[in-house]
Amino acid sequence: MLKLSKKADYGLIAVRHLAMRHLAGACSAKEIARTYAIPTELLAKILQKLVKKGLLVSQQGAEGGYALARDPATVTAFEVIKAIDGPLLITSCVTAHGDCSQAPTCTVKEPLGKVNEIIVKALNSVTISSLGDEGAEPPPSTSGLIQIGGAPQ
Amino acid sequence: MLKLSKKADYGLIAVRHLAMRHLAGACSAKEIARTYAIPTELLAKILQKLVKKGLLVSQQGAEGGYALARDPATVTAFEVIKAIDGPLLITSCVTAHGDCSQAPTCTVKEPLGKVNEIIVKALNSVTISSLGDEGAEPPPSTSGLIQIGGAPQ
DNA sequence: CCAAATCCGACCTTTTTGGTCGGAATTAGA
DNA sequence: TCTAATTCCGACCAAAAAGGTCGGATTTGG
Repeated sequence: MLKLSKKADYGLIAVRHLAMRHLAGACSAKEIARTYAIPTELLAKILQKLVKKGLLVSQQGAEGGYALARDPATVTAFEVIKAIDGPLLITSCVTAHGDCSQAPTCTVKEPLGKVNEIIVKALNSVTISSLGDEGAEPPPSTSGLIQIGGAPQ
Repeated sequence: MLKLSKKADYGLIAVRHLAMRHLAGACSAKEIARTYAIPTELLAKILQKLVKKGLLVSQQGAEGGYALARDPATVTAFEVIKAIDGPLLITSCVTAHGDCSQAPTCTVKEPLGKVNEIIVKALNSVTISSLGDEGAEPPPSTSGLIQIGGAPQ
């Protein structure tokens, strides 16, 4: 139905949480899970995936936990989603598999491919640091605008 | 995983098909289904939904079938998708339900709401008539561009 | 009347998703 | 060294959604 999975939601929430305390050291999965009422084990698995994809770093053992691997301003929502849910393909039959059963006649995917790119760009324009502070700081309209395609300068 | 349902795909394919023979009279579900190797009964149900939403008109009885209710240039991909899959909500917890279990602290939905709007606009900018002819006619770059937000004039 | 169609709802199957469990490896601190 | 807290990992299960099927009622042109 064209919506993000809960796992991706959870991932974004957690990553944002880590971004807000970026310089405060690591944070355990349990702590984050409790804060947002997310099933602990599930969140743990999600975070582990993000570690494997290089978005987070982890510290094992007591007093261990997770932390962002990079500056939050350089991490985009798309990276997080892709790491959790896999590549973003809007249609059921896009390149990379080639197993579209109605391939011979299916031409809708052509223009929808463009829509796909737009979505990716939109998600890529949302950085983790911009997931900001409880909406307390609505971004100024200029920087809040999400630029699609070539910058119209 | 953020992709369209097959039903929506089927719906778009069928609607496009009807658009291409817009002035040639009605077309039965069976015929369309055969053409694109889509399960007949499934496609029928999808088309019926589109009728109920006013996108198609139907003619019962022998020699009956479906036809577009409006000019294909005025029907957008988003309308078709919405008619089939329901309203497009990218996050699991957006307005209209208010049943976001982590609502108190979940702020990611704020910026993602913007992404949601972008997607809707993108899908709305794709008209059925633009789903064109087998890619035989790549649209000129100007009309092919999908405009998002205010036109950057 | 008959055949071809839409129409409609119930139902089933498969896939995906969300979530759980158990246990191994690691590590800081008492 | 022992212990508790933690990441790590795979297998497993349950619930939900999606995809697809079926039976039958209704309409309608020939």
